[in-house]
Amino acid sequence: MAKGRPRGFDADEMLDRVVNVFWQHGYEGTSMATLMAATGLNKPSLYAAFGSKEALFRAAFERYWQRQGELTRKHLDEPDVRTGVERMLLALVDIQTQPGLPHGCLAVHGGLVGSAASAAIRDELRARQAAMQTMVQNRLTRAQVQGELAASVNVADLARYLTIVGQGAAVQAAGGATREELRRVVSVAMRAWPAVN
Amino acid sequence: MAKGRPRGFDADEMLDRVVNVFWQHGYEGTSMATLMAATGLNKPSLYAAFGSKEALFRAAFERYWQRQGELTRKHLDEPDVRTGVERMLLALVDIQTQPGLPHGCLAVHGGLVGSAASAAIRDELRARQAAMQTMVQNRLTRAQVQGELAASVNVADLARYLTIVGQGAAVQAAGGATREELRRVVSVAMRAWPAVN
DNA sequence: TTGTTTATGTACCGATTGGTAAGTATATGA
DNA sequence: TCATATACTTACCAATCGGTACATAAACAA
Repeated sequence: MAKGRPRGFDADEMLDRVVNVFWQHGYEGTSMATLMAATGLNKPSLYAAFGSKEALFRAAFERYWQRQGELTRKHLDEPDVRTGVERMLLALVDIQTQPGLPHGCLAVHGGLVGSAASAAIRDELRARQAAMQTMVQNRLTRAQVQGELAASVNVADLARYLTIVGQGAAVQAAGGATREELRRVVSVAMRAWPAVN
Repeated sequence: MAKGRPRGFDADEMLDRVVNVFWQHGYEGTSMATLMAATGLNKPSLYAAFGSKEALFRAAFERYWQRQGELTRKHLDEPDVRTGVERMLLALVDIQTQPGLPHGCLAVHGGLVGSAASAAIRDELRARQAAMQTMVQNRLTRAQVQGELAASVNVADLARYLTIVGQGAAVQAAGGATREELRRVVSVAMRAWPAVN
């Protein structure tokens, strides 16, 4: 057993609450006071458990990103590329419009602007989004090699387009668009899928 | 002539610099100290000329939004709807990737997240984006009445889709995507345009 | 020149920011 | 029981936040 007084809270459970606060207000829009209120913990407890506000954000984002990844990346394994991509976009929309949770995407929210002090956070979030886009592009390349996509298709452009649809949907979700509205938009967006031949 | 000591700066010129700072860092990511550095003015001068940080942002955004509107809205008057919409998206991409200016869209940057104190600003920015989307939708409806769009087309969905492409492009531009990359994405996105019949 | 009016520069305000020192409480191991 | 190690509570830190009081500078009208 561990020596010393045991902590009176579950770190992962608190991290979940922290995720939601950062998700809703962004990194710089969230103060330690807000995090204290959301977790019910005192500042020294948060610092002892996570290190700093930035480390706390990174831990929370890691948790968020892995969970979101589980719900989206799996669709890229779908045998039919087009079906897989469409399902991935629909899963993304569902994540961005979950009832009882903040709407939009934590990575998009935090990756756009902020003071110079938080530039490292923004770089990290942008890099994660870029990695996701690369994963999509790799899937498209594989499909092209296997003849499911015409050789004339620019997979980089198509991957960027699909990413843009997901990111734009996050903006709309944060602005109040509903799950149904965004799901219909996904079906509109899929009309841009290149012809088979 | 006006009584009293004349001010030693041009308010509109300073507002242009202020626009760029808010554009790059967002509303809450910008401090009065940053604005002082960017304008070369002291705090009392800024407050005397514009009232408050929030009023200064609103004045700057108004200037930004009108300028952007002039470059985009005109394309909706194009006789051919599809051509007009595509040109509008291309103009949007150009604005979001101007050399020497911040990349992305000020309205998108500020409309996503922030502390509770700046909720009014976010509501305003979201309302402006929604108004833009409504303008597009109205143009589509007009085209549908005139037979340029099939009656089966859901103009609300199509307008939301086009808005999402523009907003997603803003996210990508802020993340470092180039003008050429985004212009190619626009041409991909336009493939989702509904068939004529 | 002398008021009057407006702008500027300095120096400050209370509130909030992220972060911590120090004392106390609660567990284990001897 | 007692020492040790960890967690929690309170109170505080310097720095920065948006905003302003006050004195001085520079223009006009008289």
